[in-house]
Amino acid sequence: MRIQREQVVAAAWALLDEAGLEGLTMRVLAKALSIQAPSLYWHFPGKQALLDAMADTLVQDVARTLTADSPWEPVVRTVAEDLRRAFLQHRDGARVYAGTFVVSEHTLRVSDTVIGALGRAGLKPQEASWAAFTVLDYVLGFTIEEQGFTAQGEVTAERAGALRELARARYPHAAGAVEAILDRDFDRRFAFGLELLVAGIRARLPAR
Amino acid sequence: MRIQREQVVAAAWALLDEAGLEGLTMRVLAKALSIQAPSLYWHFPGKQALLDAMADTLVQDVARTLTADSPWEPVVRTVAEDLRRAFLQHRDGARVYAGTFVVSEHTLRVSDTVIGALGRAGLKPQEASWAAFTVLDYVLGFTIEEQGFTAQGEVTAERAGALRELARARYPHAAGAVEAILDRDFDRRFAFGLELLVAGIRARLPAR
DNA sequence: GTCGATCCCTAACAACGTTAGTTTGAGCCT
DNA sequence: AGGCTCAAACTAACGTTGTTAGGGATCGAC
Repeated sequence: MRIQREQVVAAAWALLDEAGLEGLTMRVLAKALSIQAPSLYWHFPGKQALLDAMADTLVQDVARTLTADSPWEPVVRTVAEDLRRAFLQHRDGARVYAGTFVVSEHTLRVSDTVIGALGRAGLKPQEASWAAFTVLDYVLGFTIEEQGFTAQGEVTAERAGALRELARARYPHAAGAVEAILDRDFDRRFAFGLELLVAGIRARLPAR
Repeated sequence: MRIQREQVVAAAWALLDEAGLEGLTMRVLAKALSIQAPSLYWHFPGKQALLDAMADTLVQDVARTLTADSPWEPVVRTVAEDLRRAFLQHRDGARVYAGTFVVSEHTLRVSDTVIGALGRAGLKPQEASWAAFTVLDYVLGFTIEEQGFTAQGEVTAERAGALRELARARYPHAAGAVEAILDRDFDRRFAFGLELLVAGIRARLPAR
């Protein structure tokens, strides 16, 4: 046993961090493992299977600290924050996850945690699962945009001026908000959107 | 003038619809235009620029029916539904959009519409723009998942059984919700999440 | 009728994912 | 100890990808 799946996945994440999704090629990954590229096909049937395995490890630590009697609000917040942290842990993490559509045990467990908490709070099963996926979809969309923006880096800097000018000339409301658009404080933006969702869920709960 | 940018973009969308994002290659696209692949590089500096241009056309019809005095709730709902419709209009549309991070005039106009409506409703500029982007991010995340699921097609059918079994054995809450997970009625799921966000925004509005 | 801009061509390169077929090497059985 | 097995790697190659270099063709304008 010289190299097994786990080591390949770990090396793939490391390579992704320094080379990005476009730089994650089978040959370079093989070289990082001191191996020839075709040898990777013993461990995985193809590159997509490798990406699936990577995506699966991403969410393996989400919602680990929660118990079955946690109130729904901390559950929703913790899962959302855990998930975002997981996506951000590696470069292009959200895109890797979005490109795979594996319904693995981990994703099932994460869903189960949120759905259970919302069910205990009084939501009907269907509503509970729909609400859970709404939160998950929001986190995915947000982090994709976040990583896309931070990846651009310098490009936005030179564009910012033109953007401000265009907004001021023709889109007055956005003009006042261009600063918010270009705002790099994603933590606060994420927290705000999450609170919006929590408030929306709360409004749907049965009166008590 | 034999072929110009607009025709290339249109042909690219048509090719995407029948071949998917992986099948959208410069050579095949060129052949569809009765052209050789390198000729495309006169119109676009590279493939990414073509994808950027495609993404831009996607949102060009969003929020066109709205006026500056529309109440905020119809504005939010219409923009969200328009945006989802735009993403779904072409195969892999959401992934194409997510892969590009152009802040074009169109995206600015869409943002402006929502931000303006929320501002008139009483939200502070920063909150209005944050809320607008929360809605946009939700739509993006939702449609990416939606198109990923519908693209899989047959695969999920054979997996559904194993998923149900695993859920029943170990994740009881999700078990009751597996049907909701596998539910193909994305329209209702989307509407539910959107209502969650609308309710969340409403809760943040100043009392009156 | 020429000139510049526009549009397209052929030829080729390096890199990609992947397949085919072969060889190595450790662990177990007898 | 010797041979078998099978996991894990190898070399060589195929077809395709995005892209570059450099050279023609077609067009309106003067």
